Amino acid sequence: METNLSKTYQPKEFEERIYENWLKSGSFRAVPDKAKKPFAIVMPPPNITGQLHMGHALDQTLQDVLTRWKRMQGYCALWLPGTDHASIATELKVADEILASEGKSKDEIGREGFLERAWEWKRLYGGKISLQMRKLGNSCDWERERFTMDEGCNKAVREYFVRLYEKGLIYRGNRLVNWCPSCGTTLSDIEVEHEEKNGTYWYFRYPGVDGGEGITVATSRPETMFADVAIAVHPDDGRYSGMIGQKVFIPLTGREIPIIADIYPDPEKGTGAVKITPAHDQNDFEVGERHGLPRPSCIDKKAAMTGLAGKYEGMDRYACRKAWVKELEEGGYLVKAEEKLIPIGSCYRCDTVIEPLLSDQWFVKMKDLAGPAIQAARGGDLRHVPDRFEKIYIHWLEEIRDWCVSRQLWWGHRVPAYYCGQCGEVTVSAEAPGQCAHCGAAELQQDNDVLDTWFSSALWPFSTLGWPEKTEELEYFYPTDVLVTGYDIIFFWVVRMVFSGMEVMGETPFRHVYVHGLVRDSDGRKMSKSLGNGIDPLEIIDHYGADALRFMLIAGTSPGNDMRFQKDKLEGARNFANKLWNASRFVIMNLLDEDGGFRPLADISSGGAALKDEDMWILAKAGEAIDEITRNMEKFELSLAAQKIYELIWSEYCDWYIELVKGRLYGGDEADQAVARAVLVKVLKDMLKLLHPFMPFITEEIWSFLPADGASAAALTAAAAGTTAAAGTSASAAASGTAAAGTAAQALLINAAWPSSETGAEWLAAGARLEKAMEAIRSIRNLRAEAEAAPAKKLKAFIMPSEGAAEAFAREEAHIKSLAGLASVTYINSREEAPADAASAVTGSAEIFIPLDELLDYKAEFDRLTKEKTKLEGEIARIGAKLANEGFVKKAPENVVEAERARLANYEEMAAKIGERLAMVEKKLI
RNA sequence: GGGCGCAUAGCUCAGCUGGAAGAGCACCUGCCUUACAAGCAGGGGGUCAUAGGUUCGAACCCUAUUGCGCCCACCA
Repeated sequence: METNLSKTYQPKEFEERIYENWLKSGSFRAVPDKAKKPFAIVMPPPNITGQLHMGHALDQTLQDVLTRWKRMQGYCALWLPGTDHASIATELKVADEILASEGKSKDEIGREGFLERAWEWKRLYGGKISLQMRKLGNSCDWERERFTMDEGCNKAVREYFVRLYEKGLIYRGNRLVNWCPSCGTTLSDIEVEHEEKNGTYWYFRYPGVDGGEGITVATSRPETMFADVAIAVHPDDGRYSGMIGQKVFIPLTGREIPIIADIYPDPEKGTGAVKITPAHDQNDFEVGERHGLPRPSCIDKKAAMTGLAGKYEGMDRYACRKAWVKELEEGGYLVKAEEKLIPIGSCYRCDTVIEPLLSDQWFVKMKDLAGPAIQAARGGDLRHVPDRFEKIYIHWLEEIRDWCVSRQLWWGHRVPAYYCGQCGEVTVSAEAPGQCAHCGAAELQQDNDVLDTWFSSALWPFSTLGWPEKTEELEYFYPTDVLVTGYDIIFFWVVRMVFSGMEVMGETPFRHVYVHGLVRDSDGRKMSKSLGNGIDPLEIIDHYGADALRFMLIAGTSPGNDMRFQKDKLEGARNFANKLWNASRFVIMNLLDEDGGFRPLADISSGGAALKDEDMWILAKAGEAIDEITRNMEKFELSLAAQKIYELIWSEYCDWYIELVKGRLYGGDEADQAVARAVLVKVLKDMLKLLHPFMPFITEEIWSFLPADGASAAALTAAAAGTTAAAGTSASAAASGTAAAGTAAQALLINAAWPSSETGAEWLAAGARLEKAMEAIRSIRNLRAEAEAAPAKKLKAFIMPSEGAAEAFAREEAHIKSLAGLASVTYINSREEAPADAASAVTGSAEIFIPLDELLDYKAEFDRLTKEKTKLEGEIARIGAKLANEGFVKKAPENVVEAERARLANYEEMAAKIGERLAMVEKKLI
């Protein structure tokens, strides 16, 4: 029979086509619609520096799941995509590329030329990334795709900068900054990576100017001695109290520096005396500020020594260190050297050791901005999932220092500050000013620096919606609902978006921050280029399909925790897709008649057709799943939701319902077949809806082969004909929009309504009956499998239902026969009616006997029963003890106590029955 | 120096509001049963890191301890 679905799941055959259809249908488009509630996510824009990696796949899958779910729930769901210019990272890449292809340095090619090349890079890689995102199935509104350096973002950046400047929240200052000598730019504090490395502390004696012994200090950076301006000791340190105010020589230089008192030195550490080098150390800078000390530099921007270092001028800092230490040692100034761990800060991009340097830079004053951002989290306007990240977020904001935002780079948003050639004053303006705001001169030179990448990313949730214009989009979608991102960029990005959003919009940019972990390799190592252990999501999609990758990334994980990428898990997800695929093939096969039209479906809406027990059972199971999954989604428990849909599809629908219903489909009367088909389709459709956010491609593909809801039988047949015809040309009718005119064409699943649960009054009772039969089926299967020579043949069974279970067993006879592989079932009322020699099993609602000649010997039977009994007795003892505990009976909730009592009674009854059987079997053995 | 996470079956991990320890893979036993061997049926396997505590009841809450990992921090 032609089903139009290929025999195995082949995602390559349809993923691309399905995506095209979504695009064509405009389903991703989100236009403000007053009739709907808004739901918005802005995508963390991937850097244009390279390819999509597994972290993006996880990040974006989470967002797509949420977006698709909300869209199905009827929200006007916007997922706004984009890419990030990644100032420093891209600049390094482009410079490398230019060097490799033309052998020219950045400086040789010049700012203009360089920017041209960078834009070229952006076009190439930005486009590539956008294409890669489509492979994942991202349902983002491509018409709103943005780039952090596009016209709109640039305008927002200039506007924001000016506003902060005018409020005094941005200032230019000569401060100590983190300088990367290799990248040739400043870095913000969080762009410096701290690490402890083995190193040396040298103790040097600074001789007294008065000819005295002087003072000994320890340092890990002797090369900075040339820029020392004082020696500091603690005012309460008795050892040095007499020396305060005296002068010492910087060894071998002839330069005199004073010994000063300051609270900074810790008498417990080193010698208690510290050399003060304001231009090369943050603490020293502060000491210097307190005492009005000068700030000479002995190291320049290339990390080479300055003229202050005398004969070492021009020498690299480390070469100088080596030579200088040797010279000091020879001069007798080295007191001792100590091997210790030394904290080292290095550039997060190139790993070069950072040099703290004194420099004129632009800073964002953080204290005033941090306040509202902290308040947003404390007050509950901003919620972290999982909430432990809130503490981290708040703590960081509380400790925040001013943010150095100017970078000595070309690729980025140029600082909107203009310097006057006449008076030297600065004019800060969103548009290039015609004249100096101070003296009116026309000779203005724009600041050469660009802004930290994150300065523009910080505006992303509103700059992409049109800010600073008051657009309809901004009005409708802001604040957005969820920001999904990895914990590694909370400080870089999330925090900055929040304080920026609070500042210009007066409201937090999103209600929730969903924080996920890293995707590691199968050994738990971070995926990285240098290790070469990265896994390319596109290759995975190529082999296993996007749905399998997506499911694998979501299922079996917990929010905020890292996960490992494992082939096994991926195959599991692929197998799940295959399972669904084949179950759907089965359903569709049974739907179609010889001509490829749909057979009629019964009306099973409440009170409609006569549902069988298994129908009501699966409908109730599906309803339960719908409720639970919806609740899980609302709480961002996507992994639990995925796990539940997996179970519903595989364990309940496939393993049980399909098997239970087969008899009716192949035999049975027309009307009942139509009922069975209707339930199969109804539940399958609900399952496809539930799974769609997670596995959008396969669900959409299968959906296109199913009849539309509420279509009449005649229309269905016609629609099916259309489907078949279209499918023959490799595009399903509904999806391609070419359904025959006048038919009930199936609308796309992406726009289908999220299912709601239904309940029938009868369903629970029907379910309970069926569960009894299922228990019996499992027991019989177990008897068969445990038998020595496990026969394949059909067995005869005698079933003695417990009190009140007779009706259920009578109704389920056919099911028991077929699913347990029985030749016959005989219902009996007493044990005497059972065959004398039989293997037996006891369930909660029946005793089951299989004639022994059919199955096994008494020894095996004895062992099996003994095992069962032991197990039961253990449980009985446990529950008995619990119920004997007065506290439990008195304090535990009634329903819990009741449940335990019922369970105990049940187990005791079963144990008694097994005991009797055991006694009989034992006699036979002797 | 602070802070956080993790520790559950051989492996990788779930475990929601405290109320009979779960999944996938691996393993063992049968099955090519007319949707599916990317499968079906059955089975074995856990002192929930350790020690206390709270509770009628703890994998879950509290306190210590151990091991692993991460983040933050201006300790010469």
